[in-house]
Amino acid sequence: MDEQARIMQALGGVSLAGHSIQGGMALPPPHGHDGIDDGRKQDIGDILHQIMTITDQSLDEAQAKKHGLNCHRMKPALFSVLCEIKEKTGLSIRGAQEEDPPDPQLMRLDNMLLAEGVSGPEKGGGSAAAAAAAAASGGASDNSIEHSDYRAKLTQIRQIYHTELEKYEQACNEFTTHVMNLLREQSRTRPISPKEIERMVGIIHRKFSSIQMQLKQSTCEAVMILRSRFLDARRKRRNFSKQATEILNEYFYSHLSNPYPSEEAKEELAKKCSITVSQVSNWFGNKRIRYKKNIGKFQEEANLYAAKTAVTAAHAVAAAVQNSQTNSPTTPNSGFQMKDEEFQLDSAESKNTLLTNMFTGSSGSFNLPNSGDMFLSMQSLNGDSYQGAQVGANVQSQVDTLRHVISQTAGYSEALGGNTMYSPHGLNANGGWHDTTTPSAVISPTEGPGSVHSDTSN
DNA sequence: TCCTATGATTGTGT
DNA sequence: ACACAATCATAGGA
Repeated sequence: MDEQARIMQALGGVSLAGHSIQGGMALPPPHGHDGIDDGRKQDIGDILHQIMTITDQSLDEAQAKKHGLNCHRMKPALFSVLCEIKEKTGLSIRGAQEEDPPDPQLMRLDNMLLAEGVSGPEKGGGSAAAAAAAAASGGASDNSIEHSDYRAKLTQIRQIYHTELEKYEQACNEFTTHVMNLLREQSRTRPISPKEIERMVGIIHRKFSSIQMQLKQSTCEAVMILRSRFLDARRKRRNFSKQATEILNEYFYSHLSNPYPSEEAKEELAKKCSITVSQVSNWFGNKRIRYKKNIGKFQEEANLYAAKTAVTAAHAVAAAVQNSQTNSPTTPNSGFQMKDEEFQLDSAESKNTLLTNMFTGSSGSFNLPNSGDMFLSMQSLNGDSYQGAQVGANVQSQVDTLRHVISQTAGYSEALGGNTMYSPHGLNANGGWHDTTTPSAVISPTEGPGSVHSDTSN
């Protein structure tokens, strides 16, 4: 059954059953009653037919027909009946459609956009979210370049979002007005109640809000992608600069007996390497693990850095000794100012030679007063008891390095009394480093250089 | 393209 | 809170 027939039937079955009609006019019963005015029936049928086919007409024809319908003598009665039917069906539709509860998905999107600083107040939200995200990704709060980049992109998204939102709202309003006008205009020819217009407006708004939801959804996606691109550090992993790695390695191998930098040391390293404290912590965490896992692999590296630092240390010690001899009140750490580059060591052999020369007091790059003083210095520096201000606090670490190199120097070890080959400093039987608070043992002068402290004594 | 190195994250234990 | 261990994900070299 097509639409037209249904309406015809509805009209016949529902509304024309002796109903009192607007304007005191009574419509006749639908079927076959005695005294039926066939003319009226014909009229109604005719009007309905015209209404139903009006959309098929050309604009001019329709316009002419509309005018004809408006002037039709049956129009008020028919209009009233149609209103009644519409009212009834409208009620049932309204009953089924109830005002929808707040969409949880929409609420989620709204909350997220608010949290990300896309919606809500212009300033603060975005940077707060960026800071939070940065904190979550390792506390890199000083990564200002990337953050500003992130904020710029977020602002861009925000602008696009607001522009689109505005556009949608404008379009929605325009469309609503248009539809309302249309309906009001049409309400002259067909039964459209204000309630129905209201309902239509509701439908339009719902449609537009679903479009808005899509906009919100894609904005959220864009923000998520942005976040993952800019703030997920895994994605943007960059190797540290060679210099930074060198600094870290130097510290690590010179503190091999206790490679746990204090907070201050971490800050210092972070500053030197232009990285964050968390990155320093990560680096040391990784280094400790990987070193322990495969000491063999790191042997060469350890030797290299140990030797490098040893040279620096030797200079430092020499300077310290010199200072002590001359009672000079000059800067205690002056010895550490020397750059490694001054002392390029190309082979293990040269390292060994150099170190042997150092500790035997023979001539070389370092003009040590005598070996006895050297060891005395080391002994002094080694223990916690040494509080003197003549050398810097990190001399201890330099001495560590010296010991390390010494212990690896097979020839020297033999000369010193059969010290074993280098083994990982500080690593105990359990594979862990020694208690970080335990100071190194003070070398007894009677033990001689052969007993140079090694953290391998577990 | 594969493999290794490496910075970061995650889960767990202390 | 920190360290460790496992793992992920990417960079970079062969």
